[in-house]
Amino acid sequence: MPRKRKKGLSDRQKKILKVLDSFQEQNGYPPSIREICSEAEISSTSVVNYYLEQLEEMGYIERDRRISRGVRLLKPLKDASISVSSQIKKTAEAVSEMLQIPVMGRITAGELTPIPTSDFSYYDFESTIEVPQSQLPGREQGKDLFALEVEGDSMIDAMVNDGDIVIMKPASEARNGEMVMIWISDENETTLKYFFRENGQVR
Amino acid sequence: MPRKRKKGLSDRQKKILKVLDSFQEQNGYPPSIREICSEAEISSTSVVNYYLEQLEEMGYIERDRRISRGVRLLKPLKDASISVSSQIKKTAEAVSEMLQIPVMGRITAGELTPIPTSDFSYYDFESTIEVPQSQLPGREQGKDLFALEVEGDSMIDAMVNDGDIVIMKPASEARNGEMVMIWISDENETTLKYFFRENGQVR
DNA sequence: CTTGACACAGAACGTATGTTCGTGTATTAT
DNA sequence: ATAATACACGAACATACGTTCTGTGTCAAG
Repeated sequence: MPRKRKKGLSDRQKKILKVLDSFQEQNGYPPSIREICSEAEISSTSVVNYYLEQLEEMGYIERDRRISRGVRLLKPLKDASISVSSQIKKTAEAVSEMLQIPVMGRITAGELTPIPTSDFSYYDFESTIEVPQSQLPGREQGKDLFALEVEGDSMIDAMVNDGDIVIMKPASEARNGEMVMIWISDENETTLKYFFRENGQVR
Repeated sequence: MPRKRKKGLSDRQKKILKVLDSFQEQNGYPPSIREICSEAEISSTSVVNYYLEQLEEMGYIERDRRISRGVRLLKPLKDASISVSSQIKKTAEAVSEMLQIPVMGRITAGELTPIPTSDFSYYDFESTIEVPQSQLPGREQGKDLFALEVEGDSMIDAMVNDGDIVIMKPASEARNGEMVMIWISDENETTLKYFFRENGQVR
């Protein structure tokens, strides 16, 4: 018989925590008590509930009673490094392929660019364009990126032409400019540079 | 061929996606259909189900039927991007501080750029310049990077001026160009773009 | 005007799920 | 031994939840 431990968690407590973590990771939503039963090889729901109360008491989890699957992990597990690295790996894989960027609208040469407001919806776009992650600068993971289609030529020093897609990232710092990536439609090449907006003028 | 477009989403579709996203972010588990109802200001569960089926059809979400809260976003938008980028950013900060880059020489406006040979020595430089890793594109870990000081103005579309430091990375792939990073000396800002060398000409 | 597709609402129904209670079995302290 | 305690099981129960069916109003095509 396994001896009692004064410190640390019992085997079943650890197992339940592990199940909570992996289940959430795999399915995107927390497990039900009965699913914890089968995953943790416990035959009774009351036992799981019994341990969930303990874990909640200890501050490992948080529960929304009476709500289906209302369990969430508060502290990272012992093998947190594993789950974290898997997450990074997972997202790295996802990002390294094609990146979908919403096309927010169009800009015409000389016209001032319609900058999306801070509360703009991530779903409020007309269409999307897919760009391989390898063509974007490493830091841009797709967050806040949006695209605009250019109408009319000779916009900025003749680098951008009609029909080109401009992928931009709104500047969040004091930096008075937006980093933009220009997708030259007919040559399938990209250019990256900063824009500076000054009184509607583009520099 | 990174060009593929989709149709836009209706207001309620967008709203439901937003609700799914924010609810998961806030509570740690997906919302029930009835919770989506109140969050999205829809009065009937069947309507929510109606749209969930559409969103599933379009590939925005994935559902585990007959399972409570069995909904998950497939294309992580706001959340995933932010958390991931913050994590990557965090680790990037931890790993890298200032990066020392050798200044190999000077280039004058209009002159053809002295490209270092493949066997050039890493110690054959005049001085070094320190650049925070955070300003470099993520992939460039400093390996093979070198810098050149610009003499004379109006080199490339007036983006590079006298005294600027150009940090470059020799291209290793079939890509006929070098990715360069321009360090604007007086404004302490950086620009990133591709150069294309054709018969000694810079484009 | 009809027809039908579409967006929407509300209620009914069956299942999934959390909770609770009664019971049983070790281990430990009294 | 007896009580106390921690752990474990399963059934019963109330409800949270997804599904489905009926009905309503709109709008454009026939």
